[in-house]
Amino acid sequence: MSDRKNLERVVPIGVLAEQTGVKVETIRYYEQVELLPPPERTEGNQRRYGRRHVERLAFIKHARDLGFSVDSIRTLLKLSDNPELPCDQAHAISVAHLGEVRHKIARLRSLEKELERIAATCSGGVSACDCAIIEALADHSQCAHH
Amino acid sequence: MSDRKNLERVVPIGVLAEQTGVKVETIRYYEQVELLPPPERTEGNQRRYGRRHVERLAFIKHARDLGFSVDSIRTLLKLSDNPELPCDQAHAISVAHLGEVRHKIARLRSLEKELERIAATCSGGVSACDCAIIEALADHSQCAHH
DNA sequence: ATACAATCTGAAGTGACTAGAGGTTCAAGA
DNA sequence: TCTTGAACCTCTAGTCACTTCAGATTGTAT
Repeated sequence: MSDRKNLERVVPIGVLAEQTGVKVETIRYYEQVELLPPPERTEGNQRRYGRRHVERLAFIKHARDLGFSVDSIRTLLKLSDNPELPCDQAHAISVAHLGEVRHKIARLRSLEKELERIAATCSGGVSACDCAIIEALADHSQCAHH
Repeated sequence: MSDRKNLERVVPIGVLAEQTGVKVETIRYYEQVELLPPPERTEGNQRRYGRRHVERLAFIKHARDLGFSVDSIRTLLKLSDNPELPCDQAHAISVAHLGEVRHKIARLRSLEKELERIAATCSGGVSACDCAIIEALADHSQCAHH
């Protein structure tokens, strides 16, 4: 039984960081804000993580990459820890987030258009422009969006 | 001449906020970080803004809406204040920013796709899912992006 | 004259980390 | 076994672009 503990690969924080692509400092931060439960420690007080931690951190990383807030992730994790709870909440969070993402995309597209226009008017020749970019930024009226 | 001062509509901070869509606190913050020059004050120490301030703040607002950092805006404003300086910098800033915007759009598109997939697997029925969203977030391998 | 909304300052809080100081522990080579 | 030196520890403070708050003062309409 103490064998089993040794068979599960138990890793220090640096290895966990490498495996998940989350920085060491960020891992400690996640522990501090109670996203990641405190792991076991060595005699010398160093963190040692098991497979559960790797999985949980991967979940967190993935969700953060998808743009979920730490707070949403906390809820999602609570749901995943207690499967008896209804998953309506998880669905609601995802759908809300999808809405936000779409909204952001739409806004960025129109910004892209405007930046293209602005950057094109002054194509970098030092002489000819004086200065279209600044004028464009000053003059909101040329701007196409809503 | 003191007439002229009265003819230019001189407005308190709340009105400036309303006219530009920038919050009162944010205006004071911009003054603090030297984006907006300190305006005149009344006897009782309240800020009174003129047309120049309205224009400058509109410039700042527009640039912020476009996602330029406060630091970039500081540079842009310096260029616009000193038209004798080459506008290469302004162009470089815009082009760099356009690159960033395009990158963000690309990332958000792939996130949108994934969120759609995730949200679709659990369409909100309380019973059938246990819970696809959480599984999807836990399992990075299903994820399509690089 | 009085009420009350708007304004003032300065400090602290937000989110999600990131960086640094100053000390301790672990693992590998001599 | 001893000794490096990389990795680890805690705690504090800094980042960005604001936002919020407390507590005091001012401007304006009745």
